[in-house]
Amino acid sequence: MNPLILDNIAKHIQLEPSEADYFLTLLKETKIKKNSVLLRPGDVCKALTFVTSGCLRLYKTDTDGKDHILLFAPEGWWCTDSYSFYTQTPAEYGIDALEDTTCLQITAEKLELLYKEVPKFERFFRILFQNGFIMYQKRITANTSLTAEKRYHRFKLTYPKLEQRIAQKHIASYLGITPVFLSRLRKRNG
Amino acid sequence: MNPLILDNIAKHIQLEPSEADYFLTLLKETKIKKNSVLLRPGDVCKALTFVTSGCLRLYKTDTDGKDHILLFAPEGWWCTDSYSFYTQTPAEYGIDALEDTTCLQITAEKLELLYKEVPKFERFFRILFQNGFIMYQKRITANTSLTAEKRYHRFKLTYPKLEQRIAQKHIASYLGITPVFLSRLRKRNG
DNA sequence: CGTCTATTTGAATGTACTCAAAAGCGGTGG
DNA sequence: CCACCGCTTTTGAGTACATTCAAATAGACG
Repeated sequence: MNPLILDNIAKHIQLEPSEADYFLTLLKETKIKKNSVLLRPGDVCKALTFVTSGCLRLYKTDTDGKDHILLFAPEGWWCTDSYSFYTQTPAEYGIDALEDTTCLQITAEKLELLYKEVPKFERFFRILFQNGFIMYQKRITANTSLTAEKRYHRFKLTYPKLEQRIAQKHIASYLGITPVFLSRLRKRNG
Repeated sequence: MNPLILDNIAKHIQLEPSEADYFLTLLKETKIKKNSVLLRPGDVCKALTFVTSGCLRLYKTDTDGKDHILLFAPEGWWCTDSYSFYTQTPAEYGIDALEDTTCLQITAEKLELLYKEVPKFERFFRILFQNGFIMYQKRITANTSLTAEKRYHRFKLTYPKLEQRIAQKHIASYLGITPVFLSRLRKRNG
């Protein structure tokens, strides 16, 4: 099995080999093709997902039918509709694949089991959400204090090389601008 | 002691009376006057803070010297510079009081002790950060998909009655608009 | 009561948007 | 293998939401 996920966990907590093995038994590998859907808005989000290769997007469709991307999840990233997953209520957000993607998934039930059997994982996910919280906090500041041009630069730092892998309209959706305007920005600079 | 904090914790985990008592011994009550500073940007954030009365703001100053408010923390809310607090490195954000405020504080050291003695608190703070993560996620969507007018409406729902307690320039800073434009918005409507 | 800061109002400006059309690119089938 | 179709990106022209600058008014606090 891909050790990427164990490396990811080892950044924050130390597992005994037996705990790591147990953890891996709770995961299910899923492969989805480019442009196919992992979570349809309105469905209950059944799993917490870790991407081992490819790239997912987490997005929300507004009342005008426009998408807003909250998160890209290339390899090494976690992705879920947290609210839907933890409350097992219909999702506000959607998740789908921007490339052929392989991921590891754990269901809400199995995650609760994991918390019970290996409480260290409460700590792991506490730190994971804490980091996500900090990341979003910085993004809110960026969105209100920086011009679209600087936010674009910041995107390239946050997701190195991702720019070449995905459509510009998705980058625009992440930045909170129109694809038309992103095109003009790119022309102005390099 | 104010039971507000125990009610807050009881929303997510159940404590034995002895655990609750132990928890309370780790807290220190702090009172700060309106307009005084709890965390100066550049200092290390020493404590995680729960507000029992009054109101704090968490903000960041950008390179143009403009403030951007990330969070209001009236009674019942938690507030800290998470990154600075958990890494004990200099803070990017500032925290100060918009009203005379009373709060309960726990240091990073004592919090680690608490995690060790009562591991349930890992769960509590995991859920707290998870909820904060979800809150910021929604705010990012709101900031890119709604007009300033609708974001203002949303602010009033998120923080009922707070509008009457604090200066408009702070609300504008939270919404990501200028005080001048907020004034015009208010004139147009009610 | 006087001073200092916050809010309001007016006028000109800018950043990013919409609408529209053309050009580019990618996948699919004949 | 190339031609076609649909979707993405580019480009142009006009527009809107929110800003800046400036001055007047209102409020808060010692």
